Amino acid sequence: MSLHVQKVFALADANSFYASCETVFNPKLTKFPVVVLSNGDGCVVARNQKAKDVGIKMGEPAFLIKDLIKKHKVVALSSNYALYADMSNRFMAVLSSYTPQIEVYSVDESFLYLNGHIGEWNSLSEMGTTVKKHVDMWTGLPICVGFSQTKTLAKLANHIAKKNAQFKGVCDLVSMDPIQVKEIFGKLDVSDVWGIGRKLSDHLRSMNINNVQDLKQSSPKSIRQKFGVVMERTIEELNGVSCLEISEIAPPRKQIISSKSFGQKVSTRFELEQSLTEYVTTASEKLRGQKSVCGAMQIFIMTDKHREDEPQYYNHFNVNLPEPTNDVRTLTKVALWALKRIYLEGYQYKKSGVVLMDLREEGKEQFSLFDTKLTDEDSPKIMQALDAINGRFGRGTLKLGSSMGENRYKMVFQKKTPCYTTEWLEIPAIK
DNA sequence: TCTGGGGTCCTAGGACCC
DNA sequence: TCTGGGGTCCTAGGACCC
Repeated sequence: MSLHVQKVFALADANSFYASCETVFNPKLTKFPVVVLSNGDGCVVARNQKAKDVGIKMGEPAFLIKDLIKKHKVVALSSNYALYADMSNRFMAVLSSYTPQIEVYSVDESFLYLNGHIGEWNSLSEMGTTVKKHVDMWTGLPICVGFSQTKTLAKLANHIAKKNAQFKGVCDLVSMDPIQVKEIFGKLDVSDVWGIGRKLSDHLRSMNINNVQDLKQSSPKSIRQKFGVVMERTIEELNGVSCLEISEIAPPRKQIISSKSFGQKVSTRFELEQSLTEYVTTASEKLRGQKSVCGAMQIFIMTDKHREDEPQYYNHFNVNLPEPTNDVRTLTKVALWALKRIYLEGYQYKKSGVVLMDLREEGKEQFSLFDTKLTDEDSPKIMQALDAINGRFGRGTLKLGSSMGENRYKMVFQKKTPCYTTEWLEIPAIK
């Protein structure tokens, strides 16, 4: 007998992913509470069940839990992202053998889309259990699997499987008795729903929407008015109406960030230059990796905002590049030039970073028609020409931009997609 | 000095996710 | 002394156009 399902999403998610990866390679860790610390050992980014049990919270600064670490013999490890990436790939490879329609949502979780008949399984639970065993055999990672008709519900099912031992890591909301579903949803906090974070759950609670069942039963229309379209979709999804599709192919990034806190505070421009050079290299590698070029770049520098006793300074500088590029030398040059504009002596800098923006596919660059100073008399003529061209070839074919404070205009023409022009901005005066 | 309506583009900020 | 590093989407509002 084979099971027929209309439209089912599964969410497979590794438990305490980073901590579990470490444990696979050092099984002795099983006996101890384990936490994995962020880059520079700043704060906790993963913890195993034992560490959760002794009260260590996600994202907590390492220095705040020193006592807990000592008291409970917690093993604190520096993160090893290369290892986690490798384990992630193996995990996803196993999942891919169950359906071609898989969306790798993050390093430790994937959505699977199951449509029509799903092979030799008698139930989704049976399938989930098989997947779990299979992943364990090939990677050693413990996982949980949730099934339901929408992505939001599958997420919730996974959450239920994780929190309730009696499910043994697999929760199928599709075949669950509706009365039981209602009972469980009534006990789950509204903030357990995917997309409902702290602020929104506070707001919902003030409206007496406290648990998942409350949210599920609230009116999508009135919720939309107060909270917008995103939460409206969440409610639809909670009621089994699928609004979010699987995206099998990861779309190229729309922005690429590379930034880091310094282990030790730095104050000289030279040190900031060194860090930014490194970040530009990292970010532009990613950029070339997805075959994109960037049209704009931002750099930022900041002092330690946690130190209220020290003078604070934050500034960033946006540069719209004259030509879109992914060339590391060009980008480095621009970054260092921009740094000169915002760097101030006499501050203890804690963090810096680079953001590549306005990303587009390589080979779809734009062509500048001219880049010159225009008089006020030219302007109406230009506008006329602009309208004529756009009227004939379609809106957005040609755009006009100007830079502030100067009579300098640039017209940009692009073959395929609309774009905007380059613009050089003066940053506000520094206090 | 006060005055309109509709549309687009762009930015900043706020919320969320892992 | 020591507090992560990535990302996404939506919305409101301003500038500017006709």
